[in-house]
Amino acid sequence: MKQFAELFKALGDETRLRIMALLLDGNEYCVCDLMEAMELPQSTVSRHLAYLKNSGWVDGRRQKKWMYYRLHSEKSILEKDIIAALRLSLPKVQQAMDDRKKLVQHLRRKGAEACS
Amino acid sequence: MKQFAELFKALGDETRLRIMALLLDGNEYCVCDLMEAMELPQSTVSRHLAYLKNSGWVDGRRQKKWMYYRLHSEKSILEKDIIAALRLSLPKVQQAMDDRKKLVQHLRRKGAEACS
DNA sequence: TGCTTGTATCCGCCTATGCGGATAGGATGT
DNA sequence: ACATCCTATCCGCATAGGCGGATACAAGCA
Repeated sequence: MKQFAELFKALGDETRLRIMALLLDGNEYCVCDLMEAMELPQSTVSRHLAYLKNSGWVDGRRQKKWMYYRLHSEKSILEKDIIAALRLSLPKVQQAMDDRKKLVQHLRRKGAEACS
Repeated sequence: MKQFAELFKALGDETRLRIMALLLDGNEYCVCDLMEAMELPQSTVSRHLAYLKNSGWVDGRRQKKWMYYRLHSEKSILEKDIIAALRLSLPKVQQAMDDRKKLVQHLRRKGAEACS
């Protein structure tokens, strides 16, 4: 029961919900991508990612200089159900749509720079 | 988005999850029933019920001396999905089963007294 | 009007947690 | 080794929120 409460507590913060909304597409993103999209300081994003990781929602993988985060794949039934629920509701939220748009724009810029 | 976070925050506490687990059967219970089942002081149960009510999970109705609480019926899609998820997972938790058992025993005692 | 019962709120105390700048750590390339 | 980039953690500060005994409020009954 305590563990279930921890799961919900992790989602009980606006910043973390915004991160989850971005990761719901199944892709992995590094801290710098997310901080650009959300327009938040690096320490804030990193701290919330650590919280999400500790509570089991998110998984991190290091590649070169970057830490890539994505949804944790081995989930309990409750976690799967909640993820499914979030997928249905979060993307409709204005804030989530704004973040998504800024994320895409940032990735585009990044891609263009790599080609120059 | 902030509102969604509030929903999850309300579930991010063990005591409130235990209350939700008891209310998931669709019945309504008064504070004294719940405090007997959960073996917690009255102020604690009442405070958490107020929290759940403010966040929209629960509804209260006064009848005579008692305040009866039950799941709030007019729910958003996200809320309905989460309730459905809780119904699938919470009843399997040991703590929830213990609380349920004590609740039933308490109600039985209460009923017996009324007949004497 | 008291008395009892059920509930809500107040109180002081303590822990958890949010913030964001500053700093430390780790990886990479020269 | 040094500089650079990305990330994690530390720091002080502020607020939220948990606890449970004590108290106030509300309803019903004698």
